[in-house]
Amino acid sequence: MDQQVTDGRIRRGDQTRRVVLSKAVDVASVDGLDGLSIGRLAGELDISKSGLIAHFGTKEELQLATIRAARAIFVTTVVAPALETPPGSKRLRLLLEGWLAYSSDRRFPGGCFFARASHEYAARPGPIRDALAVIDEEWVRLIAETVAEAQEAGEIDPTVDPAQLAFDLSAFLDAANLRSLLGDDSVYDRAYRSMRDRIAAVSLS
Amino acid sequence: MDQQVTDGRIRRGDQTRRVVLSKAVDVASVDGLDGLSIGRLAGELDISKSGLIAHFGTKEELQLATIRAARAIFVTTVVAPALETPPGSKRLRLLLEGWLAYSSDRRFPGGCFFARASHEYAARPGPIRDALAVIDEEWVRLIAETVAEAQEAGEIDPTVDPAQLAFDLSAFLDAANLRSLLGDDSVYDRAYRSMRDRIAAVSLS
DNA sequence: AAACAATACGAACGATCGTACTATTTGTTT
DNA sequence: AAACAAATAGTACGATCGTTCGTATTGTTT
Repeated sequence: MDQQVTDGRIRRGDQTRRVVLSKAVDVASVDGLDGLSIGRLAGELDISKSGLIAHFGTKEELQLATIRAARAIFVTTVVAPALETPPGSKRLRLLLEGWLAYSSDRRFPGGCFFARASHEYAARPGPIRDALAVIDEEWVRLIAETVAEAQEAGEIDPTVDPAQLAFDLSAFLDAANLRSLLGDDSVYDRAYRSMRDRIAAVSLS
Repeated sequence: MDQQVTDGRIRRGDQTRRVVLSKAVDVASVDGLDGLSIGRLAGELDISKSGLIAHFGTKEELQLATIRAARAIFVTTVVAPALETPPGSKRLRLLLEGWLAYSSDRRFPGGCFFARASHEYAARPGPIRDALAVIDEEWVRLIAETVAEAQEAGEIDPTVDPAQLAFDLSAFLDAANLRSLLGDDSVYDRAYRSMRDRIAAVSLS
């Protein structure tokens, strides 16, 4: 029963998986999910290629596991803190500012993991693209729902289309992430200003 | 003198370069500049690896030439048609709508070449990233300058920061490009609406 | 026709890729 | 202590990578 928890063999395996995936998300955020070579990963972690891939089966399974690991980090870093605040415009603000920090603080060394990976696989059908499309859709929908909650709280003009506003706001975030990586140091201020003005224009209170 | 123009040997080489780069931009827009393997390219074009790479020297030179070729296509497809209209808000509209068509018509099979390539190399220092950063900066600046011209023409509120507006507009474009590739069919309408509303809010006439 | 120049080809190089298979080590159960 | 199970390692495979070298082909010049 609870041997699942205490079995040292499985614990050892779980620990290895965590270490591998922790390195994998960092590598992939810079060099992409294709740049995730098994040999390189094994070399950097000083473990054997065969021992590493045995945890995942195939490279594609490793890539999918890396996406899931990145999603968990994103939820912990950006989503969960915002959800601690009750629904409304304050939660919306926390969500957006949390994302800007997640990008500018380089939680992943290559900036937003999903911006990197989504562009890499957007035009390549398959399970990896599908997984990334779902996560992107989840993210935009979370913003839209948070907008809708702020409308219900009477803080945002109820005639505004939440999906449209969510599109704009997420677009500002992604643009800041990319252009920051390309060397534009002022772009996070730009994005913050655009978000603030865009929200202020539809705010009631 | 004009043997440069008529020399059949050089013309043959130029033709080969054009064929190679025409295929290279398409391949790279889907599989990235890293996915541009010399062997694959040679195989698809039915020429020899050695004959192909002889035109460029190294793979990195091939990648840089591919970026230049994509830039030329972009200028022809998006920029040049807009520049046929005199400066002002109409030119701005043509520029933005031209970009949306460039993306939605899949001028490159993988959507916007530069969105794909920029995200691929944004976190990887070197000449490729530098070239892409310059092109991105040129594009955003072109939008900003066009905005400024519309201000001088009295069509847009002169108190608006052109760079800030250009940031917003380019962000809408990039978001539409990515999410369209990820399967969202409504996103070009979304982007068009956001651009129209954003511009309308600062328009004078 | 002969000499020359540019392009294209074919073969091979060392390196790395993902994967499969067989030990070996580590931890648990009886 | 013996039997078992899971994780890890070692080795090798065919394929592909970018690059180099020598040669053949194609076009121009004299």
